Amino acid sequence: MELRHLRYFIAVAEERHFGRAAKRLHIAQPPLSRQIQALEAELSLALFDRSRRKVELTPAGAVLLVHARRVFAALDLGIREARGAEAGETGRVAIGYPSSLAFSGLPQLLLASDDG
Amino acid sequence: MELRHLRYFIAVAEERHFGRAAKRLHIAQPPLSRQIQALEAELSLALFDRSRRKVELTPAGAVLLVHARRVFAALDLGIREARGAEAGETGRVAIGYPSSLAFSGLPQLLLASDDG
DNA sequence: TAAAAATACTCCATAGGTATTTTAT
DNA sequence: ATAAAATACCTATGGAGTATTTTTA
Repeated sequence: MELRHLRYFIAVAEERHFGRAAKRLHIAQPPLSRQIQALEAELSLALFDRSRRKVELTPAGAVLLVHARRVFAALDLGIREARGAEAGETGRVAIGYPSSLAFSGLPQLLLASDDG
Repeated sequence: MELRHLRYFIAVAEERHFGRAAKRLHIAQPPLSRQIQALEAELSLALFDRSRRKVELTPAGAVLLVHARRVFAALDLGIREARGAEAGETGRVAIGYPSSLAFSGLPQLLLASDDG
């Protein structure tokens, strides 16, 4: 499996139509059909029900859709955090409280980052 | 980006050696080097430091590694849950307590599933 | 009969292989 | 001098396009 399969799967799941999904993906309809077939074959799972002239998610497809989106969310977050690390972020978490409460006798905390 | 890039990235990150990682992936070393280069180019991020005759993760690479593993974890979970959905699981959660406590006067709960 | 997905086939982009060079110790 | 990654070049797998057929409402 490749991300391509998941991208295509999400498009078909959201459009509920191979033609429209293909257009959105800027590819033709036949290769999209084939990639979805390949995905279903690899998983040995039917993801769409095309029997009634309309494309519907199977229960398994509906569950996979949720997780496919999480895969891309995890990837996006990873890339953003990697860029942050490149830029010098060190993974520290700053924990504090409003200085307006400092009168209570608690020591004041400074919220700090590498940028100053 | 494709899952192939992340699979290869994880292998190199864990082996800290292109040759060993290639062997583990059952491909030759040059295509592995090229795929990692392509990944770094696409992200505009250096993921490995090869300057000192040993392969080391950059800070960005170390962060990405954590998330790359999460991507595959999310995918594995998604496939397992999709298979479960295919098999008839409905996503319900059964909440209960031991029947040995029923004497307390609480109503007894039945733990139920579609299978009976 | 019409709309949409599936199939047949063709083409080509690129993943992967082999041979070699470069680099750093 | 050696070990390992990078580069050059070639091969071939499979992703994508066009044309057509099948299906079902």
